[in-house]
Amino acid sequence: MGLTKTNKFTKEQNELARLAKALGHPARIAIIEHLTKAQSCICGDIVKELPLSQSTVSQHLKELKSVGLIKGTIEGPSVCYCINNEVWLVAKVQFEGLFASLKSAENCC
Amino acid sequence: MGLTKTNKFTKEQNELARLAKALGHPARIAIIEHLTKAQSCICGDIVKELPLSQSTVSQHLKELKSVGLIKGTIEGPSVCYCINNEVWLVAKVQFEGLFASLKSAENCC
DNA sequence: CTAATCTATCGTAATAATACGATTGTAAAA
DNA sequence: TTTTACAATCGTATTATTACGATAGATTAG
Repeated sequence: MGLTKTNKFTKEQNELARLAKALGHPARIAIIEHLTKAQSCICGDIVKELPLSQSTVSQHLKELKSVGLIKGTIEGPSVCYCINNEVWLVAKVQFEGLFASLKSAENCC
Repeated sequence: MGLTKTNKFTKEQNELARLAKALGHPARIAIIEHLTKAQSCICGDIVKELPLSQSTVSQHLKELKSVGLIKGTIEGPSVCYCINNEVWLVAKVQFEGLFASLKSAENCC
């Protein structure tokens, strides 16, 4: 099968899973870290920083863009990528909610 | 290829990606949500709650266990699953760190 | 216009993930 | 001991992911 049964879960569960999945690769973590820390966000710079080929980096950028965590705008001959603040905030809230929901009391096992 | 180049990234990036990846499926989000909210954590109850077969749920539990987010202890004929507080805290801190690192100032694009 | 540069996409190969039924392994109950 | 119940694992089919080289598209430079 190999096909996630998205329709069997809530919209919120799917959304959080989608965000988590997008962060589920070290290259994409590295991209996000770069974009949150550095001022520069030219695609070429990201490619230079990562130990992966240009096409592979482009693929990772596309995935992050597809979940909305980043956005890219054409800037002359190159593309400027940066964090999409709106979605970033939503992700932050959702993850915080997940982590906050644990009753820090004693576990049952 | 299809093989993540783990060795090219930092330990921290790989660890965070590993945690995110484990949360990157709605069934596993549902499991985590159940374990953080409910007191009961018997494997059978989780299976009943999820719209997936017993073997598939077992596989998801195994993945969550392999990254350390949950732990399971045998309790008579059944198994009691719960959040692993130590790893949970590490994950919480790591995600918070990622989300906190964004300079909320104006973006470049 | 042409050449150079930058990035996205295509094609493809290798590997991982998702899901289920069937089976196996444990532990309590009869 | 034998049955019953619960959960893990095996086998397998389908789909997704990761990665790269090659190519295409778009934009600036000459």
